[in-house]
Amino acid sequence: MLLTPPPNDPSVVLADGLHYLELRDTIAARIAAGDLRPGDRLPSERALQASIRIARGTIREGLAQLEAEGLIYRKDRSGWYVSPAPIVYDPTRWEGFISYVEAQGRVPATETLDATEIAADTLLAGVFDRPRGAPLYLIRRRRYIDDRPVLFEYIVVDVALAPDLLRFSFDQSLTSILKSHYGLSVTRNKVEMQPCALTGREAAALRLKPGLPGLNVVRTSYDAQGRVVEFDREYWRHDALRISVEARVR
Amino acid sequence: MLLTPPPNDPSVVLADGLHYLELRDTIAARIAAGDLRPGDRLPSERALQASIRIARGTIREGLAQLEAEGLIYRKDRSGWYVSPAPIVYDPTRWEGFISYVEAQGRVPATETLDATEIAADTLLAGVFDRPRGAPLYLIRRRRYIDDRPVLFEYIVVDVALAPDLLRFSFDQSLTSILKSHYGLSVTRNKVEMQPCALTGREAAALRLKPGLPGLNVVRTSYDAQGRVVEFDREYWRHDALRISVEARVR
DNA sequence: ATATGCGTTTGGTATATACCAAATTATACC
DNA sequence: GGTATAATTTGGTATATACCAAACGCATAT
Repeated sequence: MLLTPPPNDPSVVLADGLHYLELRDTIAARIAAGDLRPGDRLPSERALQASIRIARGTIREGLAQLEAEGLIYRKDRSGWYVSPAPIVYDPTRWEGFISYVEAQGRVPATETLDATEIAADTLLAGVFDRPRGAPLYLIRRRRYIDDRPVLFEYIVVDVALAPDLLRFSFDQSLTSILKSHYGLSVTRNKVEMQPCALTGREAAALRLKPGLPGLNVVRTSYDAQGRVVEFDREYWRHDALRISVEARVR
Repeated sequence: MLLTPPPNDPSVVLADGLHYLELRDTIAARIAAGDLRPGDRLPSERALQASIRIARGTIREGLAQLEAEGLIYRKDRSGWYVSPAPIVYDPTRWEGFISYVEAQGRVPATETLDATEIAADTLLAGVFDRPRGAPLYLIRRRRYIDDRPVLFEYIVVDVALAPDLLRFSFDQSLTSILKSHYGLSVTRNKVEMQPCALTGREAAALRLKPGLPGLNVVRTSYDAQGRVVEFDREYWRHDALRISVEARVR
């Protein structure tokens, strides 16, 4: 499938003569029309170059544009693909990744990268209201939606609240382990979100080009006594979720 | 002020020999160290080129990187500047732009672009639970933080709930107009957020290069009777806010 | 059937160059 | 001092080119 230049109808030309925006509009229109569907691969950059006769650098500018909008994504040295629909994320209704993703008809998967015991640094000591050096568990996981890695997370749990936690497998729901084996249930969440760039370890874990945009979500979960049950730093692909919050005004 | 190459200490070299990431790291480190402060202008691209001897295209790649992270922003043909701190945005505690920004020690400003009466299209008819063609007010505003335009918004209000609304000035708080003159107070908000690219009218209103990343916030405000008081589509600069939500689990 | 090895394709990075238009600054003028 | 105008600076866009390394596809050997 090769792309052809935009139709010669001036009403359709949204971009003011800028080549990279014309390419962007052409591809965006094809996605909107259903001509290109989630998961489909775009023609290679060089094939686009041959078919629409603009320089490869300019083509990459247009593709980066679509990527920033979340319409397409890249797999390193494999090609550009149409993004699947994002999942809708309501931090006030969060009941864990797995149930959340399944409820939207998608297939979740979790992979534990490592799980170790660490000593609280200043930041974590403050979060957990424990002395510096107090023992904590650190779990690193990668999570998938429909086989695409979408988030990388660091979870910290207080050893005092969940002794011997590391004997469990974390490829399932951590929330349910904490609830059923330790009687810890979350009654309140504090969630912070910020657009960020995914670099270093995060980008590598998600098999992304370092520096691609992402969303950093920091969640602190409290139980009824106000104790910190879970402290979670998540790095999401920016095109994998849409945030939706419904709440009463306080 | 010209940037010098990164120090010859291998432990400081975060980027694996990639020029654009080295530039990114150099500038990010200067910002973190307070050497470059919010509002400061970076050296011009050509000055950077002369001082660190890498091609201008590569320099722009590194700058775009920092922009995606929200560390710097550009003013068209004027230069690159260090971003001011984002404001913290809690959709569950929203009490209007002005009070919100002032509470964080910043200076808000509002500019009404136009205010007209329109007929409800299918989407708006559904939102307001009114027949298609029902009269609605459409207000377009641009809002500033510390003299920097940060968001462009379309507000829609039902004429039936706020007759003759257009006689007011909207350069102040619309929420307080609706409350004091029409007895409409918001008790519930529905907020959706999604990373987007700012294009066309939105980008122009914010004086941004079309296609730069932004955050699209759609807010529907309800009163105690469940009527839609305000339907608001906002387009934010992506570096202007950090989202923070605190909520009980339901 | 499975594994191995090897070209080929593909995106990633980098350089050099050119021209444009908007923004800014300097200048001349009143 | 203020104002119109010209020169300069600056980012924005675009092309052409080159090389690299990872991913991919395919023929071959096991």
